[in-house]
Amino acid sequence: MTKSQLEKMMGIKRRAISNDEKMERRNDILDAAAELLAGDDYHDISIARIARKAGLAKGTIFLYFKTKEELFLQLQSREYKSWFEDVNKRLHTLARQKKECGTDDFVENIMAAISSHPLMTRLTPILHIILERNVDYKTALEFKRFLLTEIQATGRLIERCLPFPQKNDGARLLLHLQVLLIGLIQLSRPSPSVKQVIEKEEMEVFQLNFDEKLSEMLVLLINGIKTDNKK
Amino acid sequence: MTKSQLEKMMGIKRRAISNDEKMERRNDILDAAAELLAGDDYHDISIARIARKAGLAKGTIFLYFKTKEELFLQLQSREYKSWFEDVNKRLHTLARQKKECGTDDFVENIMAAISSHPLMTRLTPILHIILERNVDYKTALEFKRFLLTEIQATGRLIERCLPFPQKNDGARLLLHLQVLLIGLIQLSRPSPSVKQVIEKEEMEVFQLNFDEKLSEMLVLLINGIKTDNKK
Amino acid sequence: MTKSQLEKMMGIKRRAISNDEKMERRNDILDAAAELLAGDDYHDISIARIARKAGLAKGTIFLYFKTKEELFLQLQSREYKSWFEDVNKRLHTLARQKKECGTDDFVENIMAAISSHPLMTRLTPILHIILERNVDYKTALEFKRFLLTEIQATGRLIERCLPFPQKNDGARLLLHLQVLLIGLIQLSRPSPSVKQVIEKEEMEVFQLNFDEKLSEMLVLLINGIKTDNKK
Amino acid sequence: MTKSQLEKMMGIKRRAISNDEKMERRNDILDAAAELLAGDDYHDISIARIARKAGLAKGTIFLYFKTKEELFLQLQSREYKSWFEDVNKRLHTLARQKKECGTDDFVENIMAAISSHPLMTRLTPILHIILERNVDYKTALEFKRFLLTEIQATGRLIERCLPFPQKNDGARLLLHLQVLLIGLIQLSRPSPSVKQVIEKEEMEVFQLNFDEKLSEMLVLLINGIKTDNKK
DNA sequence: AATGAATGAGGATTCATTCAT
DNA sequence: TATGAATGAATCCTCATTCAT
Repeated sequence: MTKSQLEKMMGIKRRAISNDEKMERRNDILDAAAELLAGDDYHDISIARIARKAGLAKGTIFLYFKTKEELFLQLQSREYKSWFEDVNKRLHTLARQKKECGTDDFVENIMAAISSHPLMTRLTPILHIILERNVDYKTALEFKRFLLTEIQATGRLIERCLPFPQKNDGARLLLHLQVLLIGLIQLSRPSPSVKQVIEKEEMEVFQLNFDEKLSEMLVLLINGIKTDNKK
Repeated sequence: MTKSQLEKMMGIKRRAISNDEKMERRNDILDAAAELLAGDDYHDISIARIARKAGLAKGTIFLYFKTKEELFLQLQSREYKSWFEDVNKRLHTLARQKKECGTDDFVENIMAAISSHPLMTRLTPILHIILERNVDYKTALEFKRFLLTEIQATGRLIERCLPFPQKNDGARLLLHLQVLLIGLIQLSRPSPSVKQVIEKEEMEVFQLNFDEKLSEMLVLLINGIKTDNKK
Repeated sequence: MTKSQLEKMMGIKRRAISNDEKMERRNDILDAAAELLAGDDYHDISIARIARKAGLAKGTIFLYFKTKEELFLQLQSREYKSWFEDVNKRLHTLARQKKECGTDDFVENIMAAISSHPLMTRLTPILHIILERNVDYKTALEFKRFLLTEIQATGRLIERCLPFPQKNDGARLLLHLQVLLIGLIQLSRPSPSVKQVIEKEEMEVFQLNFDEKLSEMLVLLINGIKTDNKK
Repeated sequence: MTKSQLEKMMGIKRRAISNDEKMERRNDILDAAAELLAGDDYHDISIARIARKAGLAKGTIFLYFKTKEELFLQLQSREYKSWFEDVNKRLHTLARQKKECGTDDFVENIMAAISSHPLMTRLTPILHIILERNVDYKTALEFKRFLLTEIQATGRLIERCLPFPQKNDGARLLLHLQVLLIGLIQLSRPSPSVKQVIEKEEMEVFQLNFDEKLSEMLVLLINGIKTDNKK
């Protein structure tokens, strides 16, 4: 239960005057959306539900986010930020341990970071297809700039960790990771009726375990990049 | 222009009595949907438009497809069938030329098959997230069975062509391809506002060319699989 | 209570298949709107209320009228048609009685026609300012064409009745009438708070009786036109 | 640019303490509304825009005007005041020149006064239908009292100018003028789609030139009143 | 088999107004 | 007096789907 929900229950109602308070409220809204997203699909979450959960009026939501899509894009942004921090921390730790880390170590850590950010898994498959569609230039610019910075910073850390001889191979790997994420999440989260189908024995091929498959493909790609560059 | 469109124009109206006639009408509908999909996004195509284009009444569409999603799933199915045929033909040709084909040859042919099936590019990113969501068990079963057969058959052809020592590496590669397709199509088709953003110089990283990137990643994966297996 | 309301109550539900049935349903909807308009202002009447009163679903309304404004424009159109018929009948009667009718006779009949069409009084003041605003070219064209025909026909009848020497003075008078209607209806239907104010003795000037004032001004205009033309 | 806009730009912010300062601020707000009204329709002007243009906060507007409608009613009031002053000045001038002015002279001067008060043209058609609707008793009373005074004063001037034998014929003419204004402004400002329609040749009847038509009808009414009274 | 009339759930968004600060 | 954060009512219209004919 969030702070504002408690406040709501206790009949307290405060105005977010200072910038800090506003950021707090903004985060309350994102928290409410995140909670709902854990249980429901994007399409089943209305602004009304988010407002109710956040203890605010519907209109108030639109003071903080211009559109529903922008709201979820900002949620994605927040989640990305946390994920990149997590990854960076892990890469630093790895770097401290040995000069050059093994592919397996690296992949394992990436996987762990993903596992501790389940929201990413919910948002990534709709990021390009939905969220980025109803968002204005300014918001899109800000989002992409943020992503760019993170990708470059983390990319460099990766390059320090993995023996990628070419410049930008770190950022390149992160893009590849994004591709894999989008595709694999979709394939590994079948709809109920499809799920029932692929649970049949002969359909084993389609029973795709997200973690396993992502690890596998990541390893392949990393090895591929190494091989590729050694040519 | 389809047969039923012509009929419509000529004021002829026929009932599809025999099974052949029904399949023909079914295909007319899929043709209409395909034509519309070439120009518009899935969400901008209403059943009403499809019906109009096919020269039929709205209700008639639902005699052939239980839901809008099923309609497009069947379109995807038809497109897949054609694509697999294309790929198989190409792999046979490759196999006839040399005993073992090079990775580049293989990738080039896959890319060519994809290029000549633009509908796949439109449907694949929504397949799991939309189409498979509103479809009943029977339809899902049929679709997945069909896919299974194709994947296995083509998978075996791939194994004959590429030096994959392990069983099912062919099917495995096809699944990987699906993952790449979903992710890459989304990344390479930005919304207008995002497009404007990533056209800036510093955003070059996000300017992702679908063909290039798919080839690149496919090569990496294939090399990866080879390396992986040689262990 | 309309036919469809009765049907609704009796659990009967019929589809409007033939054109006649469709026109009937269309009229049912207009009837419902008319009934509501008798008691409430345009802005207080939602499509939902009209649908409820007509015993139909909200969506059904939009099968018959593209927008709320178009619906009320068509209601205005129907009311105009009836009004013009009424006026024409009266002018014919007048013409049969004497060769040339007096201004008073004429005005009296116009007033009577207006009195028996209270809906006109409700719709005319919002016709140009609201109804014609959210209506497409085709609808606007049809409406204006209809009006043109009526105005010309009735205009000619007026010219036969009143000693207007110049051509088109009949149609001219009808336009003047429209101007007076719009202005006078507004002035004679004050809002509650204004009403309270102008009921004070010294505010007598503002207590404007619609019928009296319209007659008065019409007479002035007719006399004016006569004088004007005799110059 | 108003004073408070300048202040805003210069980062100055002052409280309106004295009554004069308050009136000044009130006028700044009306100025802002007037500026916006020159370009946009009433419905497209939000309180937020007025506040922004006036360099004030939204809430501040409501310190000076209880409702949006009252704000525009007060604007109308201010505009009326200026218009009546203008008319009075003109009538005095006319009276000085000759003992009795001709109808044409009179009408010409009225028209000139209207032309130099374009805001009146924007506000008059919504005065009764919108502005007076959401205004309390006190405001309505004050507004009507003001109008009464002006109408009576100017009415008397008119009677001195035009040969109207009956008492109050001046005020009567002013009321008539109001009627004509409301009706004619609406008829002469068609919506875009209607405009397109009536630009067709056969629709000439509907192409109503405001100035011409108002002059014409005013002349008719004045002549009518003269004739009427001479009876 | 074909039609197309009828359904009705579904949902974001605006904006005048209030009121805590 | 001034602010601007918060409110929440208010509502049109779309469109997949059903079903009477």
